[in-house]
Amino acid sequence: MPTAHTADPRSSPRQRRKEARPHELLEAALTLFVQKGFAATRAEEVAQLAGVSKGTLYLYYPSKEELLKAVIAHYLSARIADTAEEVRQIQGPMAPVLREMLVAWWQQTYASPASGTFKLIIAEVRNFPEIAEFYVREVIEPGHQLVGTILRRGIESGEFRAVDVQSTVHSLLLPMVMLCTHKHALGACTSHTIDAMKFIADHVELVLSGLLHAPGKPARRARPIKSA
Amino acid sequence: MPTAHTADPRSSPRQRRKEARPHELLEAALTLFVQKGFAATRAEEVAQLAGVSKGTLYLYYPSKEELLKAVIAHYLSARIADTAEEVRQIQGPMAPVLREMLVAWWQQTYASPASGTFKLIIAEVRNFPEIAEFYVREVIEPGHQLVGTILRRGIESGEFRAVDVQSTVHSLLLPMVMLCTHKHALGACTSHTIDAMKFIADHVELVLSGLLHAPGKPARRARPIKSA
DNA sequence: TACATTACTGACTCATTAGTCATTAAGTTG
DNA sequence: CAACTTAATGACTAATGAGTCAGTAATGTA
Repeated sequence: MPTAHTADPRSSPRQRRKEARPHELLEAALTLFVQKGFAATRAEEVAQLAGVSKGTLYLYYPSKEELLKAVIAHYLSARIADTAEEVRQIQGPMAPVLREMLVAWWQQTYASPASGTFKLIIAEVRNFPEIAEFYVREVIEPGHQLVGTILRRGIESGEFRAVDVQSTVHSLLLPMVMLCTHKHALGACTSHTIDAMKFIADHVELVLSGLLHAPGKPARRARPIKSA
Repeated sequence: MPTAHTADPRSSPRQRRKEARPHELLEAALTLFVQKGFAATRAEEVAQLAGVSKGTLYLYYPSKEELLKAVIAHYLSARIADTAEEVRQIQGPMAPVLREMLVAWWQQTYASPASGTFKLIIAEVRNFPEIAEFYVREVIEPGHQLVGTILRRGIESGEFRAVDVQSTVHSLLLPMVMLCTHKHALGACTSHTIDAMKFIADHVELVLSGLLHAPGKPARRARPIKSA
């Protein structure tokens, strides 16, 4: 949680920190937009949480709506594209790729403030259609492409059964997105908690059990590399 | 979609319809709250969509917040409890129960306006904590209980592998909830569509593949009833 | 038709909040 | 230590929207 100007060089009032302001404002805005929703968050609250006055906010962002767009753009710029290249390099079975890379990606996302963007987008896309385009282009399509490629390679090599790729991508990713959303919705205000790490591990294992050929009938094999 | 007072006996203005108003207002409120969010929806819009004036809205609901609570309570009152009893009656393997009853429940929910309540709750719980309690007690707990029981019976009879019940319940339900949410978020404003029916069928089948014992090693069998 | 009841209306009030801008002071330069 | 530049401020304006209530008309009754 951003505790505003408690420690560090933000202690005395009326400091001039042109470089740091934009990011601090984005962080505060993300926190509040995710928590209360865009319409219910007052511009002054955002400024206050960032440790500046309302006037300063409008010095850096021309309107509340532009601030929202900047928040989304900033927290989604963490790119998926590089991971795609990484995956292309990998030899051998795809099961460990799902177990390790996909789960690692999710853990990182879940732990970071960026996990809130899912709830934010769900709540606000219908009011700001530009966000929809951006999100589909920058997140959904690359993400599906990436996981889809992993699955297709596994199917081609005979490691996985010939399931529907599109559906299976959803089976893998939707629970991950849902957990990020839950963290900032019910999870943030009830004792009804989910052990997220355990669930995702179990979930990926369950999907893999459905994906891998039954032990008795190995079909045609992938390259003979030791599997975990 | 509630097209307000186009057809039916709502055509002429200033009709006195004490009985019908509350439900029409709830329907309009659900539509708009789900679409735009609670804070961004004006009370007068709700009234207009329901074909009445703002004053009439306040005649039936004392405040916008009470209207929200009434919407949630109304659209969640469709009970899960009866289904639980139904399931208890059933003999034989549990796989068809998941394939048929669970999928049927979801299809019904997804098609109905009640599908919007998930998005609404996600967006608003943190602002209205009472909603959280209500939702956990009325929906989450009974729902998990129900699906958990099905899984436990399957595991006990040897039909399913001894997976973690809690995690598996989530693996089954979270994608369903996510699709309902998607329908009212990105799904409502992009060409990026998901074939929901096909996905859910595929998903349940995939989870079942991971859940059932591999064909080669049947472990101990359930009652010998034909399986689909 | 006259009268009574009450569902319904919409102009009003008042609190709230997005966005502005004249003023203030932090930092910088010679 | 002036003199200057500009980051930061907060009181202000203008607009919006929740909630009210005095009045209107639909319906029922004699």
